[in-house]
Amino acid sequence: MISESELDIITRKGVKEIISETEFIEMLKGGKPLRLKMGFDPSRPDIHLGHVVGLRKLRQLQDLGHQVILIVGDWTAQIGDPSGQSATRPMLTHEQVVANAESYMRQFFQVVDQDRTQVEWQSEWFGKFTLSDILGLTSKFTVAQFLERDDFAKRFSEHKPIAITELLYPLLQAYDSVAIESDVEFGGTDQMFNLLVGRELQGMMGQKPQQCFLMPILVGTDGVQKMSKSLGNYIALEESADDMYGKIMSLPDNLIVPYFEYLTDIKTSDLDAISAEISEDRANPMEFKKQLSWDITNSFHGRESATDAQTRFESVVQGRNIPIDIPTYDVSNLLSSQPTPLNKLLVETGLAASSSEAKRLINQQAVELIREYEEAAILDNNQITSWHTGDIIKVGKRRFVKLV
RNA sequence: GGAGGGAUGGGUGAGUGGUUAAAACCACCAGACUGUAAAUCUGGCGUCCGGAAGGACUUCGUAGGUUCGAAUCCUACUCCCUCCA
Repeated sequence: MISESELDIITRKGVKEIISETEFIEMLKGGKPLRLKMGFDPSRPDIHLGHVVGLRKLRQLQDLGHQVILIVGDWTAQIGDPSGQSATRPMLTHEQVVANAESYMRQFFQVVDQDRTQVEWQSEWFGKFTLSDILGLTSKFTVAQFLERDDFAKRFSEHKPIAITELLYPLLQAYDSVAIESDVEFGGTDQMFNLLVGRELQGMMGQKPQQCFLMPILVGTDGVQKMSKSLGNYIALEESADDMYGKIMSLPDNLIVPYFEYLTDIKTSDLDAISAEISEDRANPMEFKKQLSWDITNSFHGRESATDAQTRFESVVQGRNIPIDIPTYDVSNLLSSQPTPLNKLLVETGLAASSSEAKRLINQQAVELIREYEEAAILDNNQITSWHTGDIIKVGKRRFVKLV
């Protein structure tokens, strides 16, 4: 039997909307294991924190005995998600799809319990689809219904193109629900339309309509737009502990509370306390952010790595110390030949992408030489005709290379 | 079937013969300030040579052409979009 507090966490924390909430709660209380549907697009195998919000939900429900059905969207991937004007995607070969799916699942099961997950490929049912199946499916809905979707409505009114295959996308996704007889489907709020079509289609085909579980959209590191790979404002699951910790630290303050809510197991009372302290200006938000960074890093990399990451962050970033393990560059072949100009050296060591860029950095006084027993010196183009092994060149705040 | 619009640097998008390596904005990089927060300010943002001044080269869908000179004009081609029917 599910307790009230568990129920509260499941239906409130990191949840935007449940359709229908009362039915969903009834089903949970019913005690029968539910089939939880989650689909993914194998053309984008990388999981970032934005996806984790939903994965954590799946996990919470699994821990209560429910079953996850993970759908590999090998057909819908060829259409491309209509949200955003993503250009036509290159068709992936079967091998690529398989490789991507494997990579996806490796990350997926860091959060979701593999033992309570069943993996299904769309091609299992769509592979056998015939034209009459497709006609049967398409005849169940009207164009007007689909133009209700705000993304389509917007593009239609702006005379922007809508590909016919894009209209098919929600249908295929909906049919997945029928194929696996899902009880609940999960997605971000931007998926609402697709999930609702599934609910409707199931009803038409004599199944119990699925519940739609909508998660909030996580804002990315820029603090404005939704976290997504194409916008480059994401924190990937497979990032190193240091990067993960550092990226979370660089989030705008107003994301501290939502990140705690969506991505950690923090208690509601603690969350309220943090929220109050920040809004009343009673504490330095940085301290909470450190806790947040540690918590999240811990959940993917473990205690030790999280603590190490924190220590390094405090030393390197806050203390402006030089990191211990920095990349090295073997300079022996340079020393013997002509003196290498500084800009060339920056390119050689990978600190700059081109010598033009290197010169810009030098002109902007972003390049520093750190040598033992000497004061760090900012370099200009005339300097450093000679260097020693053991010298460290620093570009910007956090790029270092040691000459060996 | 008919009419029209478009393809410009990572993105949006100006530019319709020379003053355009190409406006503006966003993103990005660096500096200042800081809590690697936000906000703000400053500088930068094709490549190569040069300490610099400066110079050279490549770039505006593809291929040709006109011209002293083309992102801008002409021709062909490719791709995309909208409207009317």
